[in-house]
Amino acid sequence: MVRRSATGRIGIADVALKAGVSHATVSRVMNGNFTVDPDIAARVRAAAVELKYQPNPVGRSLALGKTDTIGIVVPDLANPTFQAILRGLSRAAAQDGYRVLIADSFEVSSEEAILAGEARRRCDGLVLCAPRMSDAELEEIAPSLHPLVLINRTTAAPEIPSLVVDYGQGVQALAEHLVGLGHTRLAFLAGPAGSASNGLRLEGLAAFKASHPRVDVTMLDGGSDFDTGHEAVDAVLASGATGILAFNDLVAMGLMSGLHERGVNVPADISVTGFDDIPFARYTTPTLTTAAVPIADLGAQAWHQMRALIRQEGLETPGTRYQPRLEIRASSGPVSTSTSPAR
Amino acid sequence: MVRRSATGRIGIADVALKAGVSHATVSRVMNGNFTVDPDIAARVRAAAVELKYQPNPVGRSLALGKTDTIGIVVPDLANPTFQAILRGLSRAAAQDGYRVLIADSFEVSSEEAILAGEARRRCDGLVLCAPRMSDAELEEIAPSLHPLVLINRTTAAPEIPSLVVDYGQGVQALAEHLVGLGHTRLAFLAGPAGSASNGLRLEGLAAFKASHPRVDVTMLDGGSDFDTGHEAVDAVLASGATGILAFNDLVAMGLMSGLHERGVNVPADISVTGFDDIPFARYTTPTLTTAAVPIADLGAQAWHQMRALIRQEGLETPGTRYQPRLEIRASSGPVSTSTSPAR
DNA sequence: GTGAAAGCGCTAACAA
DNA sequence: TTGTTAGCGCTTTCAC
Repeated sequence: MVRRSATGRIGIADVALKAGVSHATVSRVMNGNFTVDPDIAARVRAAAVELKYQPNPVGRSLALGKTDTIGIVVPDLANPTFQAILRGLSRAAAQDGYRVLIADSFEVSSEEAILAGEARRRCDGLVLCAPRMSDAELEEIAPSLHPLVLINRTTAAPEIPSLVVDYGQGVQALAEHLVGLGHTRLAFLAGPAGSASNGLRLEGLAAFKASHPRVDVTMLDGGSDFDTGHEAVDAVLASGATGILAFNDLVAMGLMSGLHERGVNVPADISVTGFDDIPFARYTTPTLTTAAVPIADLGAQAWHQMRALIRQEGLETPGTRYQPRLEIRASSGPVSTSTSPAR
Repeated sequence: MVRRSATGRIGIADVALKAGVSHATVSRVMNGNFTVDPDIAARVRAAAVELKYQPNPVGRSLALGKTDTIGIVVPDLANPTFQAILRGLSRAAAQDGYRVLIADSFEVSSEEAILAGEARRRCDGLVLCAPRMSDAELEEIAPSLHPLVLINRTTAAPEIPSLVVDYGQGVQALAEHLVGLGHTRLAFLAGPAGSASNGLRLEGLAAFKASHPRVDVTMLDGGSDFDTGHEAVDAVLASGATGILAFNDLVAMGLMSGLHERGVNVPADISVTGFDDIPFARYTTPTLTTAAVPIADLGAQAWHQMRALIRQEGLETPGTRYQPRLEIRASSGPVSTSTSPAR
């Protein structure tokens, strides 16, 4: 029988025994240390293959002080935005031999800090998407989370890389687009209260209002998913707005679906815009006008920043601001001159 | 200065020193061992809090032989199906204090086995979604992956739980539905060649054909994403079929989008069905008729099976077969009697 | 009830 | 070039 170690799995000791060398030599061979005699190295390798030996990563991690794993905290794995970030991160990290541990906070903001700490301890670094966490709390836990990369958040600490999408600029561009089509009554279907990215959108909208005093912008409560949009139909119609800026593509899709059920034509009666440009946005009917965020890049960038931190290189650039690109499709059109849906 | 350990982080030794006790006692307190004198326990806890001590999970893992982490291998994190499984798994596992490590094989089937082994070694168990891996290879590596839960695959080994969706039954139900609407010329827009779930669909289709000799079923090559569907428009039109069974919802959406561009009306001219019932399926225009797979349940079930394996309980049930439920929406309708799109 | 010591599987400094 | 030894941070016997 070959199984020797307590765990029942093949360990370095088994290989050492079989090859007639010490653990240390096996370790050297497994790590490509060339100071080992070629013959012995070959013998060790043969033994390893025969026993199907694979080094235990936990033992390695303890000895090396690194896990080759990074963590990511997301508020909602059902959201295509975070799925895309996760995917981009995972792909880029995998290229450098790192794996990704996920922690879904399920939109429970009170859990985010604990979850982040937990995940961080098991990993070499953490990518944090915590839109609801208060600035104070973020500021407090950030140092203990280093290496840390922030998504859509910033802190006072300049050494923490932070990738933020310029939602304010994006929403302004969308509003300008609608105004260019003749709309003078807009409505913003807001995201979750307290969400950082919603805050950025509000700032953008404030700037927009300041420069367009004659345009009416109604604020409507909302959320971040399909249902939010679907349930907002009444409020949207009651607002009398002809151009609706939805918090994101999901909300826009829910809204369009609800409007369709009411017989309201998009964009003939009401124009709708989304945000993010999720893959589905180009397949809705009508196709969705939105602000495109290069979201897979964002995940990859998060890894590159993280890698720089882990390797203790100088930061490539401490903060990156992504400018959304206006993606004009079929859900927005000229304001209707004939039938106004509500007035 | 409190930092003592080599890694620079607060370790159990720091707390022991501060509380004036041994490492062992600190460990006992941290693990809720009640054989510790209450006064000493309190002193230890105070020291831990003051030093913000958090046990190092890697050290724990090595000592305990478990990581409280499970791995999941998915072929494509961009696919909503796997996203949903991941989410269900993550949520259920989190409830029991387990985390999830992801390994995306990016549809490179040759990587799946290595990736699976890698992931398994870092975790206490593995959930494997490897639709392309050959049966032989799966059979070969399965034992070394235990505890292992298979998704949409089975092995000869009865002790390996396997959650499989009955795609065959689902596709038959969809075909029956179309026939019930008067369609006699169907086409199946297949999934990736060699995909296990595609094989199940083909089996179902074969059974369907056997019982409906008068119905014509054209087989078309395909894939699993939007673009596949979009690019299949020509082939679909050329087939002369009036009822199209798309491999999944994504393909169906791509196809509907392509048909729309060609001025082909769904379902007036051609009926289209998908598979999976991803969240977006009810928001397409027209809404998509599909076979609903309780996919979040699948993730949760995968965890429950895994937990039973890890705890060495008897299996709840070694294999679970999910029966898709026909979800009739607006993309399928009576066969058109007037204008046939191609003939 | 508590501490000393061994051990989880590995790497690396140090000796030989 | 190789083996011995000492950790990495923790849990857990085993004495006291």
